[in-house]
Amino acid sequence: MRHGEPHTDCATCAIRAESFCGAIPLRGLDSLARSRRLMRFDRRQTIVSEGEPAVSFFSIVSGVVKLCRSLPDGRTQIIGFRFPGEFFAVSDAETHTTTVEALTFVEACQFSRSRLKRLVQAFPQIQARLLEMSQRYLATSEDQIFLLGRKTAREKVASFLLSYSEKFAREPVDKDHRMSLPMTRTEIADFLGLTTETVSRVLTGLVREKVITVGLPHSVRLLNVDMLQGISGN
Amino acid sequence: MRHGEPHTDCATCAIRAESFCGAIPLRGLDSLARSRRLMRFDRRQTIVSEGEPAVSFFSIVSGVVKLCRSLPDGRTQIIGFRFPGEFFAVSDAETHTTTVEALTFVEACQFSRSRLKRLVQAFPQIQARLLEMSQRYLATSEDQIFLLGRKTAREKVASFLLSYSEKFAREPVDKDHRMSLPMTRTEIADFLGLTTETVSRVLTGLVREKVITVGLPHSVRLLNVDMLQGISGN
DNA sequence: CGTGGTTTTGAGCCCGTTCAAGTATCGTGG
DNA sequence: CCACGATACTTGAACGGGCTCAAAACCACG
Repeated sequence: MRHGEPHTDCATCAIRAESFCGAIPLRGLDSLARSRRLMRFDRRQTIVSEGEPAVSFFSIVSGVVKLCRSLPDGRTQIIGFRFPGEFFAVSDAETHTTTVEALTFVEACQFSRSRLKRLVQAFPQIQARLLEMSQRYLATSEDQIFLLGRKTAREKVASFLLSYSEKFAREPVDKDHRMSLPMTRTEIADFLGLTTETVSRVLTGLVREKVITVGLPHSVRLLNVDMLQGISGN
Repeated sequence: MRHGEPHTDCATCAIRAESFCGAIPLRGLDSLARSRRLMRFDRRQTIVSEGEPAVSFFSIVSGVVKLCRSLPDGRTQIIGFRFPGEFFAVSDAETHTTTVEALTFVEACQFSRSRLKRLVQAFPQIQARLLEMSQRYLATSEDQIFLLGRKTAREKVASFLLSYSEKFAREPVDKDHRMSLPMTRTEIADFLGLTTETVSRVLTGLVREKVITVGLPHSVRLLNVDMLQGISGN
């Protein structure tokens, strides 16, 4: 999952265009590079914890993270995932409202609140970009709310596979809809409001119906996207 | 539900402070007033429809609206509510992703995309405010995702009553936690991912346990907030 | 005082959960 | 490279929370 060598230079950063910092003009790249701190996290590592004082903002360079919330009794819900170019922990609330954990090896640029604020003052175009990206996250959350409130287990799993494959449609060798999911069955379940067992049963059902195939660790291939679309209920 | 006479003047607008336009300095109020169009909607009236071209942005002056999404087979999910001072339909997507309907008589300022854009250019502070409000909506959506994915019917209803009562804690005569819900049982169900019958059963259960009382049309009084908090699972 | 919509209540069912056991996979150290 | 233990995944059987379907009660409005 490592995307080449770590980027130490904003000017050559592969995902700058998609990321919030793409709004910064070339002359600002030095200032950007000095504001950020490139952090690395291993799979499973917690990046921020729900309830702890919120002092930083993160923008993902490579890898995938999950945002989640849980109750003392152990019930956990994954609120969403964030992919390269996306950010998390913006809210200017006192404390973080979600726990963020790395699903893969993750490189992320960390900005302290104050440095981010200064950066925004220097390059106000950033704000429009942050707003636009927030709106996109909001739209994604709305989809998820519909899915959680009104879809069946089958529809949930189908929707999940489709939306995940769209995320990776631009990846090199994935035109045959082969993809490797960075999340476990439990994580898929916690994202879809189901149990591991149900996710597993639905997946084997889809395999039996020849809609997908499931390979070794977490590799899934969509054999019949149209059918999956039908099942997903969209 | 009408909050006095309709506001024709931004300078005396009661909710300007909370709303996005509170970020505009006094000298900009004329410009603001000229950009907006004050619209009125009756209960049940559709303000924007999912799928139709998105050309406007709305900021609520008085009343409550629901944002919802539905499937051709009739399944409906209410994504959220918007209250006075809040906005909806910002996303710069081509088409609206949700249908917005008035739950009460609603007064809202309508801005065309282009006029809003010009306003933002003239008063860039607006953007910070829009971003901050979007973050708040995002946090609310996250709560809702947790609720839909992991809470029981009882917990959902209790959470709903509590969060609604907080929205109205500042209202004049509501220190005894009496409130009148502007939504029907069906709307509560569509918000919580339940059926009307289940909502009704849970409510009568809570009445039996003397946690709440339910009055005539949609008036509810919270008798034991602590107990409700316990039931809500937070 | 009827008519239509909303809310409540009841009875039975089903989807997804729970609990339990079995199998595959992975990381680790010998 | 293999043996081992831990973790992840699958499969089965039984349960139950919330749904469906149906009917009654309540209310608002003419």
